[in-house]
Amino acid sequence: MPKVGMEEERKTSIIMGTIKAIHEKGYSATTMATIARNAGVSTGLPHHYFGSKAAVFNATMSFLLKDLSKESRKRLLKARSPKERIDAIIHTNFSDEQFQPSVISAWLAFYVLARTEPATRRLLRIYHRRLVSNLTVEFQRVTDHDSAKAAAEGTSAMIDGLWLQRVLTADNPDGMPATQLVQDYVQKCFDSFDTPEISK
Amino acid sequence: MPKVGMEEERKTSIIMGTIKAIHEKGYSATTMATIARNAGVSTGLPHHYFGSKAAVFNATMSFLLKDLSKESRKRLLKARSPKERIDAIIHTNFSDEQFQPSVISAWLAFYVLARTEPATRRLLRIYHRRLVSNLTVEFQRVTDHDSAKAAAEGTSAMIDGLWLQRVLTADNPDGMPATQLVQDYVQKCFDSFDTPEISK
Amino acid sequence: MPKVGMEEERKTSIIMGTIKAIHEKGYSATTMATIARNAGVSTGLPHHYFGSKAAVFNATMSFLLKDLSKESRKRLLKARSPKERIDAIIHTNFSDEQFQPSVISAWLAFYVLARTEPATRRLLRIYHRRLVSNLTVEFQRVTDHDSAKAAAEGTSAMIDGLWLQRVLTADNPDGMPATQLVQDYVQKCFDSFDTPEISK
Amino acid sequence: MPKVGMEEERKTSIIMGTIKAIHEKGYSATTMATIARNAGVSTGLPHHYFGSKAAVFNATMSFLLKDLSKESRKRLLKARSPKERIDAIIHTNFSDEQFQPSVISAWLAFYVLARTEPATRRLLRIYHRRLVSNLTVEFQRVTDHDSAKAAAEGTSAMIDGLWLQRVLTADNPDGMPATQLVQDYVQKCFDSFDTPEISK
DNA sequence: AATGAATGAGTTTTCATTCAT
DNA sequence: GATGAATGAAAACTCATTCAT
Repeated sequence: MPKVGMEEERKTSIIMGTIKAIHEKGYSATTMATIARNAGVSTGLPHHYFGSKAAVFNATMSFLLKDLSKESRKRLLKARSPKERIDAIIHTNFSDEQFQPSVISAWLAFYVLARTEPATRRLLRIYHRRLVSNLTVEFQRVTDHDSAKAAAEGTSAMIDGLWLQRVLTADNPDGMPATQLVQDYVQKCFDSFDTPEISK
Repeated sequence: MPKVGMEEERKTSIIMGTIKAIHEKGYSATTMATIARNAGVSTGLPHHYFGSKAAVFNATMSFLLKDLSKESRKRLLKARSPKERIDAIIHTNFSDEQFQPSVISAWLAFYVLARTEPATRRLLRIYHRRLVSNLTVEFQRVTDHDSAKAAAEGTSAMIDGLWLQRVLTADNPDGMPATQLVQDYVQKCFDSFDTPEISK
Repeated sequence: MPKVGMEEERKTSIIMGTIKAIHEKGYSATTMATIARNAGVSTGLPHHYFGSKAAVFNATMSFLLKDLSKESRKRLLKARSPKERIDAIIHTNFSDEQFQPSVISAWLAFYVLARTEPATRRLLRIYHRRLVSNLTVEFQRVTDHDSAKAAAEGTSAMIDGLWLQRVLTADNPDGMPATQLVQDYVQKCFDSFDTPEISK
Repeated sequence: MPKVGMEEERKTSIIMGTIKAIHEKGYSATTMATIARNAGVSTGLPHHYFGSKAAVFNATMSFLLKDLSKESRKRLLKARSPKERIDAIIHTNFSDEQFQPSVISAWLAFYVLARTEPATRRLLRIYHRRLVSNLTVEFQRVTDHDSAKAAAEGTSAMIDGLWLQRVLTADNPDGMPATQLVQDYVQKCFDSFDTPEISK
């Protein structure tokens, strides 16, 4: 029952099916058949469109990265100060859209995949470098380059760590909200920029 | 505490073979045959000793957790103040022993596995809770419970995030040293405990 | 005798596409999609016209057989003696038209197919019997039936053998020209008809 | 139910299973499962031993080539004159062992495969060159090099052609025996060496 | 009539697990 | 105990065939 002009929609269904499968079965138990079933298409279609299982995963990661960038860009448009822009980046990472179990599962799987798949590694590195660089730019408006870079790296590390922990604490509601934890850190950084450094 | 004997030595070889395999091939490409080859034993032996592939992975994770605990305990013995004890915990996580590519690969793989394997999830949660709780105890000596808890969660998140990023930046030596980044954060927390809070 | 029209042209394209595909990919790697691509038509068309993959191959073989017959008939028209007629048959089989790599690949594939496909087998047998019978008729003009039959079978075997070897020696130009080898054999047969048989 | 030291026997079973499968189903309908079933082993074993389907076919062809060489060498030992040695070669090719349907099917399949598989092509070329060279050596004892080479090429072509035709005529007993046809040709060649050449 | 997207049965290949030795 | 050959179920992938457009 073929329909023309459905290609993009089908591809998106397959990507969604992949995210769902990674979440429910785990990355290494995710089969092309599961992906197809989740997407409501035939077994052969993911292959037909993407060529291989690896390509399906790559497309899925690209999709998530694009999604994240899109949301980030949207939020940054409304931000007026360095502080607000950093806040926008933080909120993007913890928005309901991004900080949900299935998306986290997929991201984590891709970090693991990055260890052995150069293509995945490359994409994630680009993303990570851009995140740190965006944060550095904002911090640099109120301090020197080195302090800004350190703050940016700390912020990005904390964001990533909270994502990682979410795997274990998805159902544990008595933890400090992730956003607030990172915002506190950022505030501390801003405070320290103003203060003559004594420590260290 | 291992019984001395051939059996324990063999089991340890198999665990080491598993870590090596996860690092080199990636978790989902790790086969029993690869593990056995890495360990220098016959194909059937991992199964013979552990009963199943899942059990081999569980044993490997337990091994890594025990290793980390052992090192942590050793370092804590020499620490004399809260600050020193927190430092000991941080240094344990970034010691040459722990913060090496193959160990990181394995840990990360287990985080992914935790999403779908209750046994893995349980072990990692226990470890994570103990880490946060240990940190909280130390922070609490100089501030109230809530601030201590937040600082502990932030510290643990930053440690985890730096581990995660290491997957992408193993060969990127111009980043801020992980230890210093976390120590800076801890210092900022200590500073903020002394200061009447104005921000936020 | 083709009806003129779009349909016949398309069918011929598909047959040409099949020959090309067999030559380039090998018989068992020839897919309907490759055939269609070679023919410059849509994936569904070969099926639409011929009904099945097997039917495409059958049509291709019929085409090659007809082509060979047509060329043979044309050359025989100009031949005036038994010797010339045998020569005409030989030259047909080694003409540039027939003795080219892609045609040889296809013929060979059909011989293999003949082992298991009764329809292919039947067609090839008819062709082979007619070749031997045509040769026998000519030889019989100068000798008895048995000697003629033997000479005809020898000639046809040598032609087939040279075709088969061409698969291995397409790029090996220092071999004896195929035509001459067969003509020598035919000459030897003619010579032996004249001589009182002593040998054997 | 593993048994040690069975490797060679198992490999031979698999090769026999391959020959049987090619004969019964045809080359392109030969599946690893059919081969395994024919050999009386599990589906996975052909892979376990040979690594891929292509490797199974290569091993099968090597086996057939070795078999032919072995028989040829055995027969050549007993031959005392050039004529006898040529006869030995001819009889090897048409012995009951070699000239049987399943072996012919396999050989033919390999000629087809040779068009696209360089490894197969190389093996067949070596075999073919050796055959021609062996025949040339014998003919050269009674004539000049060029005539000897032509006779050798003619002989080998006729042998190959009779093999090819056998595909169509396996059940057709009223044809001239293959051996006699080739022997006649060889005799004619010998005769022509003695006679001052007039023809051509 | 012609297209080419979609299907799903069938194939190769992988690998945890078993078990005779 | 230890081995590693053998199994066979399950996976990735292919492709003839179908059919809405």
